[in-house]
Amino acid sequence: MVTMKDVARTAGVSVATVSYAFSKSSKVSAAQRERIYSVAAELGYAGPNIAGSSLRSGRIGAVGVIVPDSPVQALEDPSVTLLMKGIAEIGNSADIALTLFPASRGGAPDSPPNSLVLRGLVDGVVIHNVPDGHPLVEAIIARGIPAVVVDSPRSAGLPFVAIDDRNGAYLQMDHILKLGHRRVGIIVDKLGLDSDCRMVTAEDVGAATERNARERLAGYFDAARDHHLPVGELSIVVAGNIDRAAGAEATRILLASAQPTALVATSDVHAVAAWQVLRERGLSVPDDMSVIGFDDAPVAELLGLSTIHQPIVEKGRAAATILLDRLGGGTRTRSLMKTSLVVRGSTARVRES
Amino acid sequence: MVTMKDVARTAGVSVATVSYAFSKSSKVSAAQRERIYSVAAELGYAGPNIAGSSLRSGRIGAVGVIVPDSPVQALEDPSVTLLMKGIAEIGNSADIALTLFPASRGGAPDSPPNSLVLRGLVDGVVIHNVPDGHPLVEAIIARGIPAVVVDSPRSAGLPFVAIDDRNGAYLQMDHILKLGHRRVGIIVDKLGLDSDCRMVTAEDVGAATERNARERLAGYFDAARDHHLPVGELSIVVAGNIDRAAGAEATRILLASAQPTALVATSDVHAVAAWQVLRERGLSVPDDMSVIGFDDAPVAELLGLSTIHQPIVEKGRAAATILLDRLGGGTRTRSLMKTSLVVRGSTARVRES
DNA sequence: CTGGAATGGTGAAACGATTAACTTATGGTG
DNA sequence: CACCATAAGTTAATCGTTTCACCATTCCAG
Repeated sequence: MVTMKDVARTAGVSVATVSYAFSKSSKVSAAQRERIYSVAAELGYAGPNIAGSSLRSGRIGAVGVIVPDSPVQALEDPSVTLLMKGIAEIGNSADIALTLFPASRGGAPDSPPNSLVLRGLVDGVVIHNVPDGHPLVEAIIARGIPAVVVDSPRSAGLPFVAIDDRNGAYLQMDHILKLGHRRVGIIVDKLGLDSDCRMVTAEDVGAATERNARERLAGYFDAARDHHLPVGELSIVVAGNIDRAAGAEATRILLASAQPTALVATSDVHAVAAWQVLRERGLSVPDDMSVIGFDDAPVAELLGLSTIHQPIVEKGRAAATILLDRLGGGTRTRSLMKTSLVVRGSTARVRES
Repeated sequence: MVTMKDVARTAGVSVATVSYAFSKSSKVSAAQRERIYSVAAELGYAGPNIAGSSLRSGRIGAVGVIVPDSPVQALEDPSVTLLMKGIAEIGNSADIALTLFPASRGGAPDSPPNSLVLRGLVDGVVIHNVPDGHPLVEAIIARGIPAVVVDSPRSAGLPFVAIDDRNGAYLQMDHILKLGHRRVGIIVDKLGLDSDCRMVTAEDVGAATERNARERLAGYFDAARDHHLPVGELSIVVAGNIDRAAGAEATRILLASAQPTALVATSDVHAVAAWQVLRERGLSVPDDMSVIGFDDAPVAELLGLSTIHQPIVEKGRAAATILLDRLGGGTRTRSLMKTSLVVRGSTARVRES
């Protein structure tokens, strides 16, 4: 391995000078810098070794994104990849790499408490959609690792980027109720730690620990009240994971225990899955059933799914910008994004029958 | 920051013992190990600092994936996220993080030659779909950084995971020709460095530097010959990037200069984009035009797109497995995957007219 | 001609962990 | 009972950079 020492010796200068040359300090003349670069190129020196540099300076040149569950699960969800896209965009232009972390690690279960994040593999993290009080998040706060939250958790003092979930959900339900629907089925994301698909009771709602789901249900209830629809008449089912299989399962449960004329989902992934199930059963959307999603993922436009738009890529950009600002000593704290209703072909006035 | 020294002092042992405890060496008794872990937990020590550990041991606990262009561009392509999913799956169970790198960096253009990969931010890399002779790949080979290639480039000596692209393309075109189509339009991925959309000439084909495109075109030509269709009668257009905008643009160019009855795309993303353009123009699939993609991305199943299936997640798993094996001193070298034709609703017998 | 910036450079002490080589108990065996 | 593996620890060198404190020129104002 070729090191700074080799470059220094060959160039006939001290190691310190080489270091200053690479850190673009004004302590070295332009001519000298050029000479050092050319010697480096000749020797095949790629620049300061990260481990050495990081050990001394405390900076490593990478930020992480912490996604719920395993990365395996997460990469299934378009809103995660879109968020990463936004983060990568900002990171890339600052020469900062993006590392993916699972909130729950998969390594040996008997291990001592360790996470690569806490051990300094990254300078800071974007935390996306992790439940309140998650131990990794607690540890990150305790260690003072720079972090920005997207969506949840809204933990003590961490800067965040989010939308008004309650309002977004309100828009969604309001649209459906304005179309005259009264028997509405809701497919909601995970409420807490367990992830099986089942009908949701009032107690479940009260006990929900996932902020996202809680807020959005609140938005649905707000809209129902405004339209004089008793909240108890809404049929709610929870889909364990954000993937099509869970969405399909949830839809089947919902259809088995209620006769909705409209389906409202907290994620486009679930809405799309529902649509597929309906198609399999010979039900047409929106004639037999209206379906509306949330997120406005690319697939929504493709299929003509009505949905609530949220600027996910921009959320990623904003989170990365705040994080980099913090790493540079800044103090930006938050950014709230707007949502809007996008009506496409999957919702229609309730059929008189 | 709490270090090993602090833990050692508090536990009343030497730093070496703490280190051995965390590296699970048998040099420390079980009881002692437990004691050390509990002291660590008490002090809030999360485990050996990555920078220090990596500096000494040379291992850092992360692998990278190098994607073409910017990560921004790449995350648009489902085959990239599926590949990452496979890699993450293997990496996660070995407690190894996954870092995303652009093949072309976005930092300051006047910088000295440096890439975080070459500077040791990761232990090894999976290189996906990068053109032959790319400088970063050359540098990785020169520095001897462990690497596994997925698809391309098939560089000197690097282990790889791939499919038989030529055969996959053959299956695709063979299907279309068997349905009686003779006027076939082809939408092909990038051929070389430039990325504008335009019709492709025979010279362009000869000059193509991207292996993927070259091989697949060869497969198309094989099939055409077997069906006694003069190769010159195929209309070929190149789509600059793997995103819907480029696919739509390519489709428009194709429709403007030829009257195909079938569209063959080297990516589902482009096939889907083509389908959308056709819909906008009031053409129905498959009645007015057959469309077939490649990859069998989730969206293909959703829309009922006929396509060539390739096991992308498994490719990721295989690549990660080979890489980890190499990091451990192994010598596994390659893995070839199978493709298969998946006929759904987007292809049909040519209409007699 | 002198004092003092400014400029360009060097020496050396950390940073936190790993690991080879060495030391000291502790049993077990002949 | 003497001897030697083995187990359990320790000491100290080392990994590649950064950066503080210092030193030597050069240059210019007074």
